[in-house]
Formats: sequence, C-alpha cells, structure tokens
Amino acid sequence: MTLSAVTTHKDSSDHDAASPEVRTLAERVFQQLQEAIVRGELAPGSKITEPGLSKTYGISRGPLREAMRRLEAHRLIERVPHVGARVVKLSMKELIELFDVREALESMAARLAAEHMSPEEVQGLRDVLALHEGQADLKRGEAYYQREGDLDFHYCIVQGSHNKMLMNLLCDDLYYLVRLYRTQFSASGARPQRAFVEHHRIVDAIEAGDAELAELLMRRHVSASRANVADRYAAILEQQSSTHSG
Amino acid sequence: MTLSAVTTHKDSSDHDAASPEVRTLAERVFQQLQEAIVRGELAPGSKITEPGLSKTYGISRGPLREAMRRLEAHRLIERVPHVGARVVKLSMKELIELFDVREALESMAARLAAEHMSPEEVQGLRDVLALHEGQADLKRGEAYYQREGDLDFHYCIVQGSHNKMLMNLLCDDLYYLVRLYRTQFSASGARPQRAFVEHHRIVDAIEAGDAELAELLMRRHVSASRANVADRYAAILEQQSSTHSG
DNA sequence: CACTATCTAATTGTCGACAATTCATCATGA
DNA sequence: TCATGATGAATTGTCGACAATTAGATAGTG
Repeated sequence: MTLSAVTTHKDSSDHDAASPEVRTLAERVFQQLQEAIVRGELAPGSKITEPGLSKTYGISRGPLREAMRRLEAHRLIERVPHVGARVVKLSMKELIELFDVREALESMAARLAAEHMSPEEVQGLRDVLALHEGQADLKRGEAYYQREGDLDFHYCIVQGSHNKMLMNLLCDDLYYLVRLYRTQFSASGARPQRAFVEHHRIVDAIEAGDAELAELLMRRHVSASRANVADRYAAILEQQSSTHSG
Repeated sequence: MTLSAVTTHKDSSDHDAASPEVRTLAERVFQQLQEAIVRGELAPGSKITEPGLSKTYGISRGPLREAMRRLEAHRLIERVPHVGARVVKLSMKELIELFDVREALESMAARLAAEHMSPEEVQGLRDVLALHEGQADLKRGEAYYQREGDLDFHYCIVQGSHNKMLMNLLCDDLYYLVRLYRTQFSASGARPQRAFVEHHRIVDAIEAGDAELAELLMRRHVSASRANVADRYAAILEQQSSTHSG
C-alpha cells in the first residue's frame, strides 16, 4: 500500500548515488538541493552561487539553473535577477501565514478524505497511527510532533482527498517548506501527545464519513499547532530580550 | 491605489514590446507564453517544442527552458522528460478540483480580509464593484462573470488578506490557471447577476469586520460557481451525446 | 497481411564560452 | 573625514554546439 511507503521516509540514504528512476541531472540536483535545504545543510538566508553549486554537484550551470528555478517555485530559495539566490529565511510572520494556508487547505483535504477514502485507505491511516504510537520516539515526548511522523499523517490525509491539485499543492509545493520551518521552530511541551489524540479523532471522523466534523477537527488541529508555535516563538523572544538585558 | 490598477488589466496591448521593467529574457518570454496560453493562442493539449518556440520568440533555448520550467510550476504546461511539453489540457475533474482548492483558499482569504483590511482598502473594493456595475458589459449579462471583472474582485480580496503566501498561491500560481479554465468553460445564465449580488454581500461582511460571515459567504460563492460550471458541463455532455446519436 | 526490428530524423539534455550586469574596492577631491 | 566616482573581479544572463534519448518510418519476416 502506498501509505506505508510514505511512513518510512527513506530519503535519507540513497540520494547521493544515482537513482535510476530520476532520468535527468536537473531533477536529481533539484532533489539533492531540496533535501540539503530542508535539513539545514544550506543555512537559511545564506547566499548560494551558481559556480559554487555547479562545482559541488559536478554539473554544468544549465541543469543547475533549472533546478534552482524549481526550488524558487517551491519557495525554498529566493532569486533576484542579476544579483543571486538565497536560501529562504523564515520570519515568524511568514510561518504564521503558512499555517493559515495549511489550515485552509488541510481542512478541505480532511473533508474530501471523509467523502472519498475507501475502507482500505482508512485502515492504512490507522496503521500509520499505530506505527507511530509504537515508536520509541513518541515516549520521549517531543520527537513525534517535530519529526516526520506528524507530517506523514497529514501527508496521508491529503492523499486520501483524491484531489490531485490539492495533493500537488500540499505534498509537492508546501510539504518541504513545512519541513524546513519545522527544523527551525520545533514544537515541544504537551503539544505532541495532544496532537496524537487529535489525529485519532480526525481518523474517527473520516472513518465515519463525517466530512463536516473531519474538516472542523483538522482545522482546529492545524490552528492549535499554529498557536503552539506562536506561543513558543513569543517565549523565545522573551528569553532573548531578558538575556540581552541581563 | 493599487486596487484600481488591478481592475484595468492592461495586459492586452504592450506585451510584445520590450517592457523595461522586465530585466531578463526568460522572464519576458515566460510572461508572453503565459498570456498566449491563457488566451488560447496556444491550444490546450497542443505540443510545444523548444526549437519552435525558440525561433518564434527569437531567443535561445536556455532562457526558454527556464521559462518553461516556470510555466510547469504554474501548471500551465506539462513536461515529460526526454519527450516534450504540452499545454495543459483541462478535464472536468481537474476543474472541479481547482474550485475545491479555491473554495478553501479564498474563504480563508475573505476571513483574513475581514480581519485585516483597512477602511481605505474596503473603499477601494467598493470602487471596484461600482466600476464593474457601471460597465456596459454587465448589462449584456454574461460578460461580467466570464471576463476579468469577477477575477478582479477575487484578486482584490486576496490582496486584502495581507497574507503574502496566500497572495502568491492565488494571484501568482493559480490565477492564470483560473483564467485559462474560464476561456474553456464560460459561465452564463443567471449566474453573473447572482455573483454580483454575492460580491456585494461579501464586501458588506468584510466592512463589518465579520470574519466568520465573510468566510462563509465566500465559500458559498465559490461553491455556487463550481456548481454552475458542473451543471453547464453536464449540459454540454448531454448536448454532445444527443448530437452524436442524432 | 500483420508484426517486429532497425534505422533515421527530430527533439531534449548537457556543456563550455562569451556578454552584460552588479558589487566591492580604492583612489580622488571637497 | 566623508562623499563620490572609477575600476576590477565575480556572478549572472545568454548563446551555439554536441551528446543522449525518443518517436516515427521503413524494410524485413513469419
């Protein structure tokens, strides 16, 4: 089943080697750069230069520029004509904006998922939750929410919407941006456990075919995440200001 | 004011001439291709070849390929490695999917607009509606909804959300796709007048700062548009089948 | 006659080099 | 000392040519 493939996130190992499925250099270096940015190997705000990357990845500037154009479309880098490109720098305002967009899109996805998911797909969703529940990460508390587990869940819901455009937007365009944000602002506290409970409630609604409830719950779920991140950010600001003054 | 600039849609005249604000060839040919596709000058589903476009626009394949990569990101063309690119072909299913995405995104935009728009901006919105109301097009019935007027309104609402990410998604990524869909499936019947009334109601809610109502009304508005298009498409199918049998 | 393999032509992918623009440095002068 | 302009290096934008892959035509065979 496709869902289990999502949960493993096997992007980590065989990326430098030539993946046979990727037919073009531009595609390959695009994926490599995407991962490098999401993992923080290319620091946010840092300038990236074409000759530099060209030498690093051992390709000419042609395919590299096309890869960068794709990264720009995915909002992972920002380009200025005749000046250069920088890895996207994440302001708090933009992070909140991203959560607003996710709230709108993912609540719609949950609604459509409740309408369109087959019983087998719902079972796959349950498997994902069970898998995450069994992982040792969850017991340590913060890992679940800030690692890939939470994203996997949302990823699966979007797939369940059976809306290709929604899938493209959330799973191709915004997915890596969300992952990037998560590397900078990681959630913690009681949020992970609560998120886990919310996930179960959402699946319940989807299984019952209650589109309205699934939408409402997903909306609250994303909104709660946003509030958590906002609070956390405010706390960081507070801490910074007191450090500076003291 | 920025809103009035939007309503004029002066894309029609000076596109072939070198716009001084556009600094790079890739950027310019991207805009030209975008307009050509939206206007139907490049037929949906037709294959576009790099040497052909290269000769047509008098540029080399380098910048052209970058422009095509951007068109691909905007979903206006579809590329297959080593095979080629085609202008996107619009199925009914995908059109409905687009409306679902718009419903999610634009209802959120209306909510944010109700929360964040200044009185001056609301007045600008009213001006847009008044301008459209005075146009002769509206009296002929169908023009308003299917031309740029309706899009202008939605465009302005999104701008009023003050959410940059939402603005990018709706006004940069999906805007031209919506325009393209509109050239293929044009609305008619009593829908234009009704849409106009709905627009006024939405502005009322935004002016009152009633975010929940603005969101609900926008949601219904987009949903009604979707239903109208779906009905119309069903009618076309009916007509086609009767023509084929008779 | 249908099917398959091969070959050719066209298109896409990639590369290196040249032109245009920008940024930093530094010298000059008020 | 600071502002201003010239200068140079580095980077980006653009181009033409070559290599790799694909699609279609063609000939051959069961």
